[in-house]
Amino acid sequence: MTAADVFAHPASRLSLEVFRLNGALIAVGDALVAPLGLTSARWQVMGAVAEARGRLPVAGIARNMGLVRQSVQRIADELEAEGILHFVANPHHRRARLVQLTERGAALFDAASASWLALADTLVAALGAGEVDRAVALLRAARESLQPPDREEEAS
Amino acid sequence: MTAADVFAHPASRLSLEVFRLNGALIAVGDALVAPLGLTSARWQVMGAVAEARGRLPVAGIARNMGLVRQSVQRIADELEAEGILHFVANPHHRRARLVQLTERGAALFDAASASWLALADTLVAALGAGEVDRAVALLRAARESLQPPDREEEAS
DNA sequence: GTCATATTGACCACGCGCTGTCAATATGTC
DNA sequence: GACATATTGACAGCGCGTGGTCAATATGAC
Repeated sequence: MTAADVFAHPASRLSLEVFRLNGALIAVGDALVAPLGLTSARWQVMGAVAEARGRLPVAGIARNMGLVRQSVQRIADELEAEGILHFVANPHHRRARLVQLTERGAALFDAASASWLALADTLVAALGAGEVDRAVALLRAARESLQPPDREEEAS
Repeated sequence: MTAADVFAHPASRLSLEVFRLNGALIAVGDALVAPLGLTSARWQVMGAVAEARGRLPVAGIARNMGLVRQSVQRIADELEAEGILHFVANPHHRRARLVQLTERGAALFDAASASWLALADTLVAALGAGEVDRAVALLRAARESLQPPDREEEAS
């Protein structure tokens, strides 16, 4: 296979489609939560905080999201300034305070979730739940195949 | 369905997996072309220029990539400064010069393509070509379902 | 306790995408 | 030709992700 065929390779087409869908999802997410004064990235951080049930510090949230600490830290600081989340003392670690949604943050996240679930339902209805699950499994397998199995190294 | 189930929704899991794979692909791409002095984004622009066979200006390349003009323009300017591509007169439009790879640019792109194809082959071998095609079709259907069918509006 | 190591938060710089705006150029209508 | 409209390139600003570095704090080996 020569370089000229690079565009036709199944892996190339998968990659390009992942890039496009990634962009489309962020655009849809931004539009969805803009009325709430949020962005796609802030919404995602709020989701990770909600999922952790307030039992993780910023670094733990970042690990769950597959991002580096610094990215989440900046957004978390902004969300704290807006009263959407707050940091509480961590009995196990003096510096690594736990991140929790405030009442206002939880209400915002619930509102965002409601909007998203409406769209998510129509999306799955159009695509078929079984096909979606199958694609999720393949995407995960692709990612695990790309990521050298264990890599938790610190950026520094 | 309540907001608490938002994480379990098939569309949510698909979205998160797309985000993760998108990040993994960019990371792999960066690592792949770093020895050539490239980045994932520059490599992608070079690919779009190669695919257009030097018959499109920056705005056309951007449309093909699903990005806005300005993003591609900045990278194209940098690639021109490094002698990887150059702008040639467009007989049909005085301002919109056509973008073409230089000899050096074409050689770099061939080298990057060779590296990628080796990885792409192992990836498809591990996942199964049929499954990959099936996933590509679903991702495209998901994107088309998310994007209001015709939207070419200019940012301004 | 002492030590090396790992983790965390803090700051800074940068890459890459977006939007907004402007002038220059093409295009279509009259 | 005159005009409105669309397209393109240029420039500026911002959001979000990354990496690098530092000090503070936990953890484990001895």
